[in-house]
Amino acid sequence: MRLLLIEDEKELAAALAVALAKHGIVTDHTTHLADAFELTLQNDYDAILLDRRLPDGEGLTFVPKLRRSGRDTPIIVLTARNEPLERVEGLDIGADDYLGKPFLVEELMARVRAVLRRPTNLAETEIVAGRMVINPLHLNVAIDSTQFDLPRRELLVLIALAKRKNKTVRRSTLEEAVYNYEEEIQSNALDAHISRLRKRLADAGSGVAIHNIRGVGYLLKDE
Amino acid sequence: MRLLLIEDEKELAAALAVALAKHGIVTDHTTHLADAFELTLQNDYDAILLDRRLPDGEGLTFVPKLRRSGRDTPIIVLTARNEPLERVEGLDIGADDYLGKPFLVEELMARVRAVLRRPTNLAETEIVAGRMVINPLHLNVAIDSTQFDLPRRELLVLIALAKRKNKTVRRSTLEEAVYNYEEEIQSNALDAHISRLRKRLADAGSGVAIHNIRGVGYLLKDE
DNA sequence: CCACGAAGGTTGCAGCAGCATTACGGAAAC
DNA sequence: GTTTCCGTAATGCTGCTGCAACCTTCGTGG
Repeated sequence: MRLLLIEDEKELAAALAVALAKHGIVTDHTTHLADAFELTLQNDYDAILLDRRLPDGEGLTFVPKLRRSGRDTPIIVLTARNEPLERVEGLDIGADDYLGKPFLVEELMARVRAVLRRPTNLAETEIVAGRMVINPLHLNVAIDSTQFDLPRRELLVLIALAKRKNKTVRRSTLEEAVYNYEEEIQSNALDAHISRLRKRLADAGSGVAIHNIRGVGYLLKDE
Repeated sequence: MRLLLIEDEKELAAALAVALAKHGIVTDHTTHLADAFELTLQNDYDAILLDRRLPDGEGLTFVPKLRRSGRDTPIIVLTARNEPLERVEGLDIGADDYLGKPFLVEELMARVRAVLRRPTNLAETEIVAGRMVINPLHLNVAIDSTQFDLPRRELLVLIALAKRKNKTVRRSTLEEAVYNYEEEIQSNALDAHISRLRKRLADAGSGVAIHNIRGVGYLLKDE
């Protein structure tokens, strides 16, 4: 596990690094925002600890910058200012948590763990395909982290395909995924759903395509 | 928020359920350990309140059973025996807290909150959505830092949606968040709540909107 | 290499499932 | 006693969905 610590008080930073090391966490440290961004490009951090008051500006400005660059690394904001309104400010802008100084290292650790647990757990249930993130458990689909709505039947088809991404899914498997045994299906309804789903995926620039394997079934692939 | 109460004294159980309901907590109740385990399989509880002395055995035996099944739902043990030694017994075995009868409901609530705060998400204590700040633990909602009061059921719906802000929440999930299994729901009560909640959110200029995902559920988004 | 049949693709349409809204009355809270 | 909450049911509406008709692509055998 590797954290980036952006903090200009060197004593605090050093103490934190030691404390985190005891929890088996590797910490990179910088005092300036400019360097911080560089570092995020070169390394893949599990989380970022961010001070607000920094020599080269307000720490919060870093959050949208990182987000715009396409990364969703969890960010925990550290600060002396702990007013409710400022909390909101931080969270609103896309930070994941907020911790007012002074704090106990144990409390920080708890928050780091909490913030890390989130994506890991999600990773177990979420499928990435093209620019899409598909969550079969919650039945939702996002493209570039904005919600992508689909009609229920098309959604079920997509999920069934995504679960076996890059592998052929038999036609009969799809039918079972979309219809229960009570609902008999007398026409090419499934084909129609595939067709409509393809159109929507293309229009939305999803980055995936549904291929047909003649006589067998379908297959979802990155474009 | 949803609790499982395992307690054989029915009057106490009923009184507790009412008291917890006032705090916006949905309570499922059972008197036997055997049923309790079943219920934990079928539902996802935020915490479990467990009596020690039960008709079909020592309540504590339930703790390792649940843990072995892979769940870490917080358990608070309730009991008349409040000897320090017995506390240790309970905690040792994997319970999270211990409360000797008689107790004040307020004390119980404080412990429930504490136990919920611990495991996962400190970050979840406050959710920002539009101009609202929602605190699921304390069940309050503020718009521009002034208190925004909602009827209980609507509040529960809002919180369930807010916890998964920008993501679809299944209709069934919402129903579970608002009703316990005894309260059967024979009509479109949930729809009615959604409708009324929408109106209130709009009138108050909350800055959020509830969208419907046909066939799946609902979704809370910034406007 | 062409023709032909089968599998798959596309699209308009009608019916209906699912949702939104609102009024009403009983119940609970104040 | 008044007000608010809540479940129910009636009403209206939207757009999903199954169907069918028609078109395109694929693969095989002559």
